[in-house]
Order: sequence, then structure tokens, then C-alpha cells
Amino acid sequence: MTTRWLTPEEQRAWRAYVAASLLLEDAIDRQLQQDAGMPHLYYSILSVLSESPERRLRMTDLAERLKITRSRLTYAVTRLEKDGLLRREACRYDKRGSIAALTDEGFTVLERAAPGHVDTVRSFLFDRLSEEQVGQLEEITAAIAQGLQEDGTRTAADDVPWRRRSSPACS
Amino acid sequence: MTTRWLTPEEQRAWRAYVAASLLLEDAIDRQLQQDAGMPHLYYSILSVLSESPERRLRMTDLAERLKITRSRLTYAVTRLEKDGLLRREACRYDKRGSIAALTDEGFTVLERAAPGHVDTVRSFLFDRLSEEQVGQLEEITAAIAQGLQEDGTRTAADDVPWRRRSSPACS
DNA sequence: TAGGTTTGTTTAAAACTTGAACCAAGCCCG
DNA sequence: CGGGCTTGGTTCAAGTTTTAAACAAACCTA
Repeated sequence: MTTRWLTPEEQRAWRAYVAASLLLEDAIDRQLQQDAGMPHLYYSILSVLSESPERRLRMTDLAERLKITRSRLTYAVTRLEKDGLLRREACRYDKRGSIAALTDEGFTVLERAAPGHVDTVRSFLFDRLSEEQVGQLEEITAAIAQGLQEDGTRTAADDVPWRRRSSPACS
Repeated sequence: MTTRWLTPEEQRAWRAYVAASLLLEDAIDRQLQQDAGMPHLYYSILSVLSESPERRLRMTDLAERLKITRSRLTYAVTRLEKDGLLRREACRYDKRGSIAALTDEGFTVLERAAPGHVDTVRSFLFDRLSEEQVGQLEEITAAIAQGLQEDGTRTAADDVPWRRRSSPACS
């Protein structure tokens, strides 16, 4: 089968997208590095934890929400723990598990970094979009993410309903 | 001034965006690494070169199009040169300049990798969007990129029209 | 209980990024 | 012309991150 190349419209969209995502991620990383001493990913870890029940989550669940590998997460969490922003706890229900729990200090750091972060996201993203476009962006990116999820992390267990992760957060 | 937090709609959009861009970049990197032995950025370098007049471009111009620092580009180009996919040439009109020129081998590698890459982009992105959404995506990301450009790389020269880079590609 | 899975970490090697420092070449202006 | 600033590009050192493979412990199911 011969390749279906991108149409001119698709090409324009693709290029604009690539440029925007690169620039945006750079800008956000820079801002957070500056103001909070950590890159976007690390901030996201704290942020996700802060919204979880009891501000804690199992490593695997955390990795899943952040769309990163467990190995990568282990590395990041180790640094955050060293900085005292979170703590690892044992899981009572599953002795293999370890739980990342946001510390008070971590929460404070997050609270202090949040305004600057939101300002950045706002000024570079939402301030430039109409309300309508915000909705469009959500639909578009949600569709993309969905496609990539079901495809990527497809394991045998996904085909066995009764074995699917339920993850009561073990909390 | 108190922070204007994100509205629920904005939050949803932001999260979907972050997840999608991460997953998409991962998927593309994986595919290209697999099929062409290089990450997305390197492929982009070859790709931009292949579309430039005489398949060559000055380093600074290349960095500008790719939205990366010159330092970062130097590193990448060094590797690509080592792999024989491009060659550095002296610039006749400006003895400071160096030009990255795609080699025949580089072009061949690109030709072979392109179908797989396009397939990936298509299946993860465009196949999931309506024609209308493609247009929306372009407008949205173009707006974002524009905002980030004028802000970021603002140098004194930008305010002096007659000194702005014209870059006749020196070719 | 055996066999296969899942969890999370470890390890070692690469790959990448950054920022500053630097040199050579170009440009400006008195 | 010649000093002084700017630009193009690389180099360097340091640190960060990423990956993949291997692993042990704990789980699960038959």
C-alpha cells in the first residue's frame, strides 16, 4: 500500500503543533525551574499527589496518570524525596507496593509555585485562545490521548475484565 | 493581584493537552528510533534540510526553524554528521558561518523513514480528527507558537528593522 | 505449591541539555 | 583605519535524564 502523505492543511497543522508544543514545554520548564527549582514533570507529580485522596498515590497509579514509565517515576520520586517534598510509605494491603505521599513541605512548595505556573499557562495558552477554542483544544487533545492510550500500554490483562486494575489507591 | 486560577474547562483542556503531547511525542520518538535509529528532533533536522534550497541551511537558520538553541543543534548535527547523514560546509559569503548540507545518504535515510513516520502521525493524530478539527488545531497551535516566539527570542536586533535577519540561505 | 505476573527498584550505559566561555569574523562609527 | 561591540558557531564541563535489562519480593490462580 502506498503512503498517504499529509495534505498541505495537515502539514501546516502538524508543523504548528510541533513548534507550539516544543516552545510551550520549554517556556513552562523554564518558569518552573526558575521559580520552583524543578521541571514540569516534577511539578506535575506534586500536583497530582496534592489532588489525590490523602495526598498519596501508589507508584504505578502515579506513573499511569503521568503517562510515564515506572522507572522514570522512581528516579523522579527519589529526587523529590531527597528534597523532602514527598515521602515513600509502605502499602498495607500489598507489601510490594510503595506509596508516594506529599509532605507538608511539598504542599507548601506547591502552593507557592502554583500561582506563577498558572500565570504562565494562562499567558502563553489560554489568553491567546477564545472560549470556543479552549473547548476545541480539549476535544482534539482528548481524542489524541485516548487513541494513544488504548494502543500503547496494551497488556494481556487488558483483555481480561476481571483482572483489570481497580486500584482503590490502597489508602 | 490575586491569581486567576484555571476554570474547570481550562483545566480539562490543559490536562488533556499535556497528556496528549507527552504521549504523542513518546510514540513518535519510539517509532522513529525503531525504524530510523534517531529521535524526532534528528528526523526533523533532516526533514527541514531536505526541503531547503539545495538541501542546505545555515546553522542559525536551522536552529531558528526548529526552535532550539544553537548549542543543542551543534550537538545533534555533530552526531548526524558522524553518521554521514549530513555534512558541514563553509559559507562563502560569511566566513563565520557553517552550513549543514544533507548528504545523499541522509536523503535516502529520510526517504525510507518518511512513510513510517507519516503513518504514525496520521494514525495517532489526523485519523482521529475531523477535517474541521485539523483547521482548528492549526489555528490554535499557530496562535500559541506566535505568542511564544515574539516573547522568547527577543533581541535588540528585532527592534531594528534594517538589521533583521534576511538570510538568503547563503546558498 | 508451582508457574506466571505485577510492583518497584537497581544498575550501568548512553544520551541529552544547559550555560558559560571562547574564538573568529563581521560590522559600526568616530 | 582601528577600537569596540555584535554575531555565528563551537567547545567544555557538569549535571540531568532516559532507557533497558535484570531482579527480588509479593501476588494470584489453578
